[in-house]
Amino acid sequence: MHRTTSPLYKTIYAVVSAIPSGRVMTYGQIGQLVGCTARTVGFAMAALRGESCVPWQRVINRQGKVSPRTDGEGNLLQRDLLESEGVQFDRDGRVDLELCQWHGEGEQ
DNA sequence: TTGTTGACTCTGA
DNA sequence: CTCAGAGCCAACA
Repeated sequence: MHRTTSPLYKTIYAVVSAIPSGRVMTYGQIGQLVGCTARTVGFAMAALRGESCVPWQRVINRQGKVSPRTDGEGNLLQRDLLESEGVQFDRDGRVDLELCQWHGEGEQ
């Protein structure tokens, strides 16, 4: 945590940390919650670099697929972590948003 | 202060 | 349904 101390970043991390196990959220959804665009959310996730306790693996794109990180193997690790949490992946590595997307604390 | 870059999303074909 | 191009916001140099 060094460049992730911005108030907006902190808000994004708080929302991501609120995602329960076995559920996922999209960049656009989080962006709407914090008041910014999906690009900013993705930027905040990139700033984590695995140095934080934020469950970044539960954040995926609108297509229900993991984004191809600059690291390369990060998306594979993300899929493995989500499968461990009970998230079902499609043959193409896609997640059923209708089944796993989290709508809020009152949804489960 | 301006320009570039990035884990995205939308619209059109 | 999939593929491709343009737009948007925030951080960094």
